[in-house]
Amino acid sequence: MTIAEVSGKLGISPDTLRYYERIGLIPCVNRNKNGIRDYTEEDCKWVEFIKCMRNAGLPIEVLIEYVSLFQQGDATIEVRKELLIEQRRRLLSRMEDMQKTLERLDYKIERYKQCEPK
Amino acid sequence: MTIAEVSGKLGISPDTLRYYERIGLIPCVNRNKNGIRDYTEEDCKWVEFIKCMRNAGLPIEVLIEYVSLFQQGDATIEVRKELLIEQRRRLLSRMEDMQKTLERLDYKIERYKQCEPK
DNA sequence: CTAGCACTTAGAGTTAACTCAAAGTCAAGT
DNA sequence: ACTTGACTTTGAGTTAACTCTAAGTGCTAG
Repeated sequence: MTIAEVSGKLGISPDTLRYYERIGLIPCVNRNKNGIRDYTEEDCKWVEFIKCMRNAGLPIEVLIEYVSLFQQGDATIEVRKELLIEQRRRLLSRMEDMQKTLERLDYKIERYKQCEPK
Repeated sequence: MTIAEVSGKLGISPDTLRYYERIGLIPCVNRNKNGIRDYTEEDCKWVEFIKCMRNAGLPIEVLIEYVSLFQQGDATIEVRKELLIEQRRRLLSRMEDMQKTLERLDYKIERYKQCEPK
């Protein structure tokens, strides 16, 4: 798969895909004889995983660490698990904040609706 | 209330409080005869509201718009309501993304736990 | 053969949201 | 009177995460 195809499929710009690879956020992608990236299914899955995690606000720094640990093999399984658990904890906490804000917005919107019952 | 007190009470640095005021994210705070900020209860409520919205990821730009509309009086009630509804929609959508990510993390963590049953 | 296009790199530029620094004012304590 | 310390302003600096630019390479169509 070319970079343009991956970009289209996952909705991430080629610039961002190259950037992610450069900083180690996704493992290096193989190239054809002309030095052009050729994404495997495996590569796509990584990109998709990263996209999902970034969407939820996990910091790039942490994800780089995770990828790096992954590449170091089975010895890092425990650390990786702890990393994920910690990130899960933070994610949940952010979601709770957002839930509170959502309720507050609902309350405010309701009050605005009562203001102008058309 | 002094800026230091508000800062302590709401966990926002004085620098940030001044910054918020400068860019119009909170209405101007009154000063005493020496030009030093003296926050009213009303001011605190604004700061707290902004803090809550920022926590949930609402962009500063949008919140400035909201405050500005608020200061223009009752004529903007409808617009303000629409603004809040739109932000609510976005917030909910982000929360749904995060929910998916949370589930994905749970799945991965579960798999890691099976890897090393101690 | 050459014009165009899609890719490559390294590095510079952008945006949002703070955060800090420098220079100044004022009231209170010694 | 002088120093200390909390406040003030303006404007510059920082950080995260892209995003763009310039210069270069190499296949493909005319």
